[in-house]
Amino acid sequence: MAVRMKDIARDLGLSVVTVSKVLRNQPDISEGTRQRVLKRTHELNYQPNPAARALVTGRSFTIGLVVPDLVHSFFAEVAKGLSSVLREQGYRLLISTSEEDPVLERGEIDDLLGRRVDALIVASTQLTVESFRRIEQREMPYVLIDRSFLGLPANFVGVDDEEVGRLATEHLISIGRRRIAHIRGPEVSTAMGRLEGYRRTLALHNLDAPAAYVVSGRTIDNAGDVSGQESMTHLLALDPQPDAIFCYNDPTAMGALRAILESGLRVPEDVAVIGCGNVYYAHLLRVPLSSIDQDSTGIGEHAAKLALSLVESKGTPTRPKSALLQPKLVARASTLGI
Amino acid sequence: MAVRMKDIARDLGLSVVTVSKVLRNQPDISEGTRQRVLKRTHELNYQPNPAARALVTGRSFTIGLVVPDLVHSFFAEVAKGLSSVLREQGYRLLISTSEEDPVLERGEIDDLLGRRVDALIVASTQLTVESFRRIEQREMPYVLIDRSFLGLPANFVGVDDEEVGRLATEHLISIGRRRIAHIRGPEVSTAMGRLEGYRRTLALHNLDAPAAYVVSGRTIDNAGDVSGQESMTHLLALDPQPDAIFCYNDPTAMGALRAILESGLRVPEDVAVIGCGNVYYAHLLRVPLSSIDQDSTGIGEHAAKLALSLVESKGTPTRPKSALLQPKLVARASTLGI
DNA sequence: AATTCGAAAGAAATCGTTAACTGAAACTTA
DNA sequence: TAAGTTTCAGTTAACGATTTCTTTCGAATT
Repeated sequence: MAVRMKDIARDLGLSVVTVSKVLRNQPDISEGTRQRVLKRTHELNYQPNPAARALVTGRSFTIGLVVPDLVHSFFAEVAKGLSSVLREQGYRLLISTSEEDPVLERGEIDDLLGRRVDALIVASTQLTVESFRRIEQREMPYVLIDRSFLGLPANFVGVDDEEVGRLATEHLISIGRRRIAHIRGPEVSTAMGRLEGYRRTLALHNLDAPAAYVVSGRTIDNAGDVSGQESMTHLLALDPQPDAIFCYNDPTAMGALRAILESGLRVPEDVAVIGCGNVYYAHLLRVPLSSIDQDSTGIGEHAAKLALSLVESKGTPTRPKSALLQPKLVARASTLGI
Repeated sequence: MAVRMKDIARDLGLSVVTVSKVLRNQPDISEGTRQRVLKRTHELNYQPNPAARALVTGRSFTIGLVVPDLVHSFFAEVAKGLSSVLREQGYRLLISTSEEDPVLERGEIDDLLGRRVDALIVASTQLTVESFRRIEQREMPYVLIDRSFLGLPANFVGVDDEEVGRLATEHLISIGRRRIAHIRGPEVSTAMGRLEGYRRTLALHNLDAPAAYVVSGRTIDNAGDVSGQESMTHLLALDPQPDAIFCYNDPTAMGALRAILESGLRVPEDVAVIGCGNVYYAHLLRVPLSSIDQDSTGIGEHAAKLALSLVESKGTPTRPKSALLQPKLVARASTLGI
């Protein structure tokens, strides 16, 4: 069996409490005793039993993360940012994937609630806020990432999606495009914000896009390349044909890219393409893809810090905080040529 | 506070033990009592405290996973396979990344050991087996994935790497190539196996590759695109120039692809390229990349099952098991053209 | 009618740690 | 020197389950 505090106490003729105090750096222990305990602790390679500790303190030093899909590199990068910050503070990440399925997601959240993680970080695929009410009922601190919900005053870390739309559209205008179309995403905050940014920027420049220039892919995130291809084929059939396309995310943009190339047109000469997400292999694509970087790792890091601060101040209810990171344009061949 | 068994017991005038028995489906409970307990359990939405349970049973229903890099989609896919199987059995995954750093990896393993996970699954970046001795000392069941270690009789799930090398090389030969080079990986089992498969297949066909046709990238896994580009540039300067290249992994192959295209040569007409890993965006690259599929999800699923069986049979020491999955060729434009 | 048995429920101990007191000795302070 | 403070360590009681061992009671057996 593993070494327990009891063993150390016995060996040194002390009580368990004294050992516990040393290990928690309590002040009421003499330097001599402290050293003896520390020495024995190392000799035996003692490691505290987290279950016992969690039972009495109510804290598990574990934080739950729910993402739609780990294979989507955006979320993998968020997870990376999260765990690098959490690790420093002695916390671990318990990761669940919802497979883009709201029902599954709810199950995963329930399970994590049951496991008494110290906080929950969720990139939600929900359309309603019900799950979050449940989390609140249990008084579990939680942070939403990527997607927020209108009318749900929750802690949130994400990117300024309207700015995403603005940056992308502004860039396309700056390279001389005037017939700018948009493949939009589902009815969630990210897609809505980007659409809004796109519309406002066009308006600002007195550019008018026909309603048909905004199409919505029928599927979700990672399968975006299929939907992107379909949507783009649709757009190419329009008259006048768009000379630029801003896609909701990179997978969608890849699909669009493919549709354009397969129809015999050139990128960016005939149609310029820009995506969003700046997935790390974007520069290796058939035509290196321009994209809006969402600082996924930064989102993770911010979310981690926010979650930790919530854990620390548990009990004292704080006003929900939102952190909106600024997106950055990454221009590559799909808009610039060469 | 959360609902405890004590609350249910009090409400029904029963003892805690009785409630516990019902919830664990013990037989010595009358049907009437069982129903009453179940009813109240649902009403109160009771969820057992995992810390308390873990403390007394010694099991946490948590399995530790250590991978070099979650953003590398190979490992993300493995993680996906793992968690889908584990979830069904009520287990969760505690994920750590070693960032390709052996020292960090050791720390992560120690931490997970300290957390008393039920089993450990490790895709190791170690060069020595010391960490694994430590795991064995604690009698923690563990499964290695992807990479194995010569002389370490451990549970292992991975792909038949020699077969990977064989498949790739055989394919290049089958499309008529004779000057086949190889960009190899580091001194670990996967790279060694693939190299061996490459060599044997050439020998089998009486093809002789000059020693200079095997170059080793200087960096690791995910940064492979940089190293692949360098290595390929090197190879292209040789006389005679290779007409095909088998790369240790897909990131490396992407780098090689780039080097070839940038030097003005065509893929596959001048140089055919094949990688390994079949990352999910391989088909979206500048030239869709041929690759050897390692069934990453399958590796995860197998590893999960193996780990669970070890947990079940803890105590009865079993002979270490190895599962070698069969790789599959996925031919695309980088070897076939169009 | 005494004995045995089985079913159903409960009592007590335990897991390893922390929280909240308590106590004894040494040291001040007046 | 008596009373009050510190300093250091220990006692006791949780935390919320499970495990092991009893107890109770009624039915079956002899």
